[in-house]
Amino acid sequence: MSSSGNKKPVFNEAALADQLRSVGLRPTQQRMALADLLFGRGNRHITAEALYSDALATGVNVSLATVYNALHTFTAKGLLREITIDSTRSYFDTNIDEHHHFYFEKSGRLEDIDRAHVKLTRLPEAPDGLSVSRIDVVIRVDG
Amino acid sequence: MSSSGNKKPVFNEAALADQLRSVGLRPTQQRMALADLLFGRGNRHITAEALYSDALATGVNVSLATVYNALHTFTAKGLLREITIDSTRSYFDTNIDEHHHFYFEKSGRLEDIDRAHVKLTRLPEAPDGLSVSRIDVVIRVDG
DNA sequence: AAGCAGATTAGAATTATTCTAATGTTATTG
DNA sequence: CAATAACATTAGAATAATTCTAATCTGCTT
Ligand SMILES: [Mn+2]
Ligand SMILES: [Mn+2]
Ligand SMILES: [Zn+2]
Ligand SMILES: [Zn+2]
Repeated sequence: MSSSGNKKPVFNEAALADQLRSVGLRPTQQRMALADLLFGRGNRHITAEALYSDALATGVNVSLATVYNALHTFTAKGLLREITIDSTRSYFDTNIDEHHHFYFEKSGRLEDIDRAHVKLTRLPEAPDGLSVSRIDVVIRVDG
Repeated sequence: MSSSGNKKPVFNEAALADQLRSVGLRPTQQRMALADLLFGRGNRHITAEALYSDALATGVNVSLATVYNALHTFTAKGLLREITIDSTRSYFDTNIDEHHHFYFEKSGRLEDIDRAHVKLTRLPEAPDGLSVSRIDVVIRVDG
């Protein structure tokens, strides 16, 4: 066996735990394992089901419901961003900077587009005094 | 009772049937009723469940599965456009012109933004020789 | 007016997601 | 440094959303 595809944490535990505590979450075993899979190996666009598979593959004892709980909690705390492509494909994005996406319809893959590469002009005012919470741009590509 | 909220077709039957036949679909009772609810009363952003409720309210005999079938078939034929906001909210849009949306998070309502009001510049090339099939812009507003 | 091919429908099944009751953790108190 | 209370977390069970597939219908073709 080569060393690729290994299962060990990339971030150190203390740093991960601090990150969780800093947003008011307990660094439980399940969350630490999921946070490591999410944040310990570069930016990811991942589904709940895929993260669950990753967790099982690394031997973490966690239920799918807990994966959903963690993903939604992390999203609410601003550690993740949710991007819904269609009714069966909802991704959680570890890149929380303002940015946009290519969506490859055939493979189901998402790819980041830096915000500097998309300029939105003539944007209409939000009605009333309502404020814009987010702008999502998805460029669908047929490959 | 006033005359608002009535149930009668706005388009004439022959025109609706022709529209369906022109895209290769049989103008069945279920499709005619659904097409009338969709296209016979101005532009709509509607969920499958809401269209099903509308259909039941107008006394049409149709199952929810058939509503999904019709919505997806109409979308495949270019009569509708599907816009997914989050994993529990997928809308079918009777406005098939290229345009964008405001999404009101509190009410769950979508509102059209004319394409002329959003200018995208510096758009990155689609990778390889892949072509862009669609660009979706959703402006989320917290009201 | 059968017979056939393909289209359509809708009940059943599946998948995705959420709910809630049980369990675990931390803080407080005596 | 127990015991207890308050709150957070987990995950099995329930629900909601969507799709599958077998039965039915429709419109040719002979
Ligand atoms: Mn769902
Ligand atoms: Mn779903
Ligand atoms: Zn991204
Ligand atoms: Zn629209």
